[in-house]
Amino acid sequence: MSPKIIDHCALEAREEEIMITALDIITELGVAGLTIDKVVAKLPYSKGTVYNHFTCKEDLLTGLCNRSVKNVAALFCRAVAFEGSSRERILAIGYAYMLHSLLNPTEFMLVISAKTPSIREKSTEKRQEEHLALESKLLGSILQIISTGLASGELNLQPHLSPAQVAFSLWSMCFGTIALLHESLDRCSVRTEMNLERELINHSNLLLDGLNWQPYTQEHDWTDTIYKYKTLLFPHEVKQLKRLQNG
Amino acid sequence: MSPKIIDHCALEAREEEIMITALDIITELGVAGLTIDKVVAKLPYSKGTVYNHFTCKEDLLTGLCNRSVKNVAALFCRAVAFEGSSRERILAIGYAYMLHSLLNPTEFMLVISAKTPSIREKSTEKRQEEHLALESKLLGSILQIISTGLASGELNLQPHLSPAQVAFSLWSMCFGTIALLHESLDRCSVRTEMNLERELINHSNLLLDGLNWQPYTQEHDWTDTIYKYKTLLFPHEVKQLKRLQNG
DNA sequence: CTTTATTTTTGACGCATCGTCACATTAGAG
DNA sequence: CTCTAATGTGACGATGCGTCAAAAATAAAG
Repeated sequence: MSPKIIDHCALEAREEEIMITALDIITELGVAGLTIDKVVAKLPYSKGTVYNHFTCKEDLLTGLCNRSVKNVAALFCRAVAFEGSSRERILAIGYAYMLHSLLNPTEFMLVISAKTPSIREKSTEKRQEEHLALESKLLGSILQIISTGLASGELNLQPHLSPAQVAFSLWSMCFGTIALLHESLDRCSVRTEMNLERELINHSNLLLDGLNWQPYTQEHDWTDTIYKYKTLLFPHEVKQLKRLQNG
Repeated sequence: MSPKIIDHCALEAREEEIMITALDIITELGVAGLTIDKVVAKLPYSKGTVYNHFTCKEDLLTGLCNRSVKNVAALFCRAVAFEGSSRERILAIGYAYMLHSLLNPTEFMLVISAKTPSIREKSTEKRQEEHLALESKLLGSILQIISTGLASGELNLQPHLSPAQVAFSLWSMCFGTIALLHESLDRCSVRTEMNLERELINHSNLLLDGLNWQPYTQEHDWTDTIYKYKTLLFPHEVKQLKRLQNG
C-alpha cells in the first residue's frame, strides 16, 4: 500500500501545458475550432488524462479565462503602485486593462465567452468560484486607489455613491469599451474610425470628470502621464505590443 | 414550367416561426441546450427546410440576435421622441436599453453571445452585415439626440470629441454595465448589492456630467424624469416587467 | 526480487448532433 | 392529365464528446 502519489506541482505544470496547447489551437482555429481531440493529439497524454483536469470543453475554457484574469490582476497591482496622483493611478488601471486586451486578444475574447451562459452552464462550480474570486481581486485593486483618492481629498464622493459603485462604474465602462472596440479590430463598421487607446482614455476621463476626481481633464497634461505609463509603468508590455503590431 | 413559387411573405413568416421556436428552447434549456434537431421536432417542417433558412446553428443565433436588436431600435426611436430636454432624451436611450434587457434576458444574452468569435466565425456574411447595419441604426438614434443637444446649446462638445465618439461612449457604457450586471442577476458576487436600474442611471449621469451635458445631475429632478419614462414613455414595458418580476 | 495494493493512464466505444443529398412531393403551365 | 422545376424530406456519414473497463505504473511490504 501507499503507491504513486503524484507531485501536486507536476499536476499544475501539466494543467498549464494543456491550457497552452488549447490556447494555441484557439489562436489558430478560433474558439469554435477547439476540440478536445485536437488538444489530445498535440499532447503526449491521452484523452482520459485531460478529462482528469477538466470536466468538459467549457471547463477548459473557463480555466483559460481565469488564467487570463490572473495576468490582468498582476498588471493592476503594478498600476496601483504607480507613482503619481490617485487619478493618474486609476487611469493606469484602465490603461493596463487595455494593454492586456491588445496583447492577448484571444484571451480577452475568452473572458467574454466565459460570461456567456452556454459556457457558464457547463463549467465546474469550483472554477466558477475561482472566477468570481479573481474578479473581486480586480475590483480590490480599484477600491484601493479609490480609498487613497478619498484620503487625499482628490476624490469627493457624492453622497449617493459608494466606493464599490464607483469601482464598478469604472470597470464596466472599461469592459464595455474594450469589448465593443475589440470586435471591430478586424471588421469594418461605424467603429472603424475609432481607436481603442484614444477612446478608452476619453471615456475614462469623461467618467472621472463626472466623478469630480481631481485633477480634471483640462487641468493636467495627460499626454505626459500616458507617456509615463508607456516608459515607466509598462515599458515591456508596450514594446511587446509594438513588435506585435509591426510584425 | 413555372411551378410552386413560394410567397416571400410566407417565407418570412416561417423564418419567424423557426426563430420563436428556437427562442423557446433556449429559454427552457439554455443556449447550450439548443439543437437543430430539437427545433425541428417542435416544428411541422423538416430539418432540410430549416437549413434552407439558416446555414447552421450559429447563423440561427445571429438571426435571433438581429431580431432582438430590431426591437431595441424600435424602443430607441420612441426614446428619441420623448418630450423633454436633450439630456432627458439621451438618458431615455439608456433606460430603454435596460428595459429591453430586463424584459428579454434570453435575447440580451444572445447579443453578447453573437459577439463571441465562435458564433461570428460561422454565421453568414449576410446576417453579419445585417447586424452591423442594425447597430448603426442604434447609433443613429443616439447621434440624432446629440445633434439636437448641440443645436440647443445644452451640450457643448469639447474640441477633441466628435459626436460619433460621444455616441459610442454612451453606448459602450450602457453595454458594459448591463452585460456585467446581467450575469449577476442569478449569481452572488461583489455585484449582488448592485441594482441594474440604479447603477445604469448613475453611470449615465456621471458620463453626461463629464460631457458637460446640461442640466447637470444636481440641477434637475431626475427622479421625476424617470417617473415620466415609466408612466409616459414606456408604460406598457414597465407594466410587463412588474408582472414578470412578481410572477 | 516478487508480490500486492492502489493510483493513474489509456483509447476504444456508445451516444448525440451536425449538415448533406438523393429522392419524394407539390403546384401550376401546357 | 402530364410534365417540370421549385421545394421539402429524413436517412445517412462524419465528427466530436465524455466514459469506463482494462492496462500500466508506482512504491511499500514481504
